Amino acid sequence: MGRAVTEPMSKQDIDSLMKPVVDLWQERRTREGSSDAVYGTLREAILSKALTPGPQLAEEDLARVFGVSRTPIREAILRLETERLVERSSGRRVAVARISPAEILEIYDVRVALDGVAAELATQRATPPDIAQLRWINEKMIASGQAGDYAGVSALSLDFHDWIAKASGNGFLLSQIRVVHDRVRRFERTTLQHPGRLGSAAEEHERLLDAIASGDVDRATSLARAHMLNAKKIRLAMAETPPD
Amino acid sequence: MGRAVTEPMSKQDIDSLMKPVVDLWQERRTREGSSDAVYGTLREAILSKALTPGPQLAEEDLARVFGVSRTPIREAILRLETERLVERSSGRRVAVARISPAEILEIYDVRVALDGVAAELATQRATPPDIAQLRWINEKMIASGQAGDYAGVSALSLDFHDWIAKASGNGFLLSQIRVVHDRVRRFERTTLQHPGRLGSAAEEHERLLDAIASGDVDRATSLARAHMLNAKKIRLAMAETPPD
DNA sequence: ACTGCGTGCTTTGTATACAGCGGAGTTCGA
DNA sequence: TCGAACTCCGCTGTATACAAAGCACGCAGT
Repeated sequence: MGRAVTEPMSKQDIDSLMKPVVDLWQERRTREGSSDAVYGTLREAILSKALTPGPQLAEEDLARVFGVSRTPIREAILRLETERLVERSSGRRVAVARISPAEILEIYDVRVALDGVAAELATQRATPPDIAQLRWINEKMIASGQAGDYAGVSALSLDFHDWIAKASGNGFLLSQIRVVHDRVRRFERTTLQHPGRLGSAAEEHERLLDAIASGDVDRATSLARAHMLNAKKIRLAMAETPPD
Repeated sequence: MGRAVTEPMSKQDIDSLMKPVVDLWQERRTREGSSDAVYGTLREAILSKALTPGPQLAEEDLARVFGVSRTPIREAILRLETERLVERSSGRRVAVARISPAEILEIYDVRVALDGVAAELATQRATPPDIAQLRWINEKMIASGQAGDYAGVSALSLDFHDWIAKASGNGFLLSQIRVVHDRVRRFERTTLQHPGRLGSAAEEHERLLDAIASGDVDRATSLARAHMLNAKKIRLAMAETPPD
């Protein structure tokens, strides 16, 4: 069942753990207020998996590491909690939120629905520059794959779908899709690491792009949905074979 | 163009405006911390339209009204801001967020997608008690309509769709749908106020229920989507005839 | 009369002090 | 030896004090 609820951690540990985080922070601090800067720094650290679930984050420790008082730290944590990026465990202690395997699968049902309607709307509203940008992103994704850069691959895949959401012209839909993407970024593994998936995903992207470019709304919608259903299938397969 | 950016407001005005809000507050305060209680109270006040966009909320005024220090007020506002229930206008002043007519329409595209997949999943997983509960909600909605209680009608309509989302068994989907419902609650008018809509909506609910009960996944999905598309059409029609 | 700058006030942002709650470890009793 | 209660410590929650930034108003100069 893993480790105990409270994980002991020396101040040394925290310092070394937060080291890369604090680097980004130094730069932000100049142009943003402390609270906003701490929030942005911690948020990006969690999304980029520099901070992972497990160790508990004590306000005073964070305050010391960032060199500010507890107040901006509290405000940052509160916002992160509202976004479910951190969660309060026992007591009132806070930790980076865990993502359950069940939730990972759940998210794909939502992605099928949202990316479907995004493709539908984007097909009606996408401009030639949108198409060109999407092609460029997809090609760059393939190139990153050939270079073995899987972090780049998954980022570009999300960029691809983010751009379709933008092209949909529906700001609310875009914001909802970004909530989903912020979850996906935190997954330990990517479906694109699965053998052969990068190739099939890139191909599906291309076919989707063709449908969008040709204005075929129904085909674009069903291809987008099928694309995400395939991703869900890969997830199910990956669940059988743990990362070891 | 409405009024100036800064709207003058005497302390008297704020007191009377917040009066009904503070009543709910008195009760919450006993069992929750100040910050949580203020957050919950303000949140419910905004969702129930007791607090509407326009007047600016100064931290010190709120602190005085609630009888706490600025700290819990700040924390509550920060959380509301993350949920986009309040927004910072010029300076750093905060006000209840406005909802644009364009966003209202945008939301229905998302509802079509999310309620579609919710119905799809619910059809596969709903239990007889779920069906019974849904029938009961729909009947109560009709009764409220006959009693002229339109606030009750729209609340029950949201309950209906919320219950389907719960029955889907997908917690992430449920949370996303609730984000949407929290927006819908803030709309000034309901599609169900539109002449004849309450009847057709109740009927659509019933047909959707039949499909869910009979396990017809495709039919349930398409009925749920059609239901929301109809709601969007009503919205478009309502946009032509302003509330005056 | 209008524009530009400067000054003062109001409001927000940050730090610090204090109170209260929960947990861990210890000690006493059976 | 095991269990239960108690005590102490650390952390969070709230209040308050202080710093800084924005806005409005007024004044002066053109």
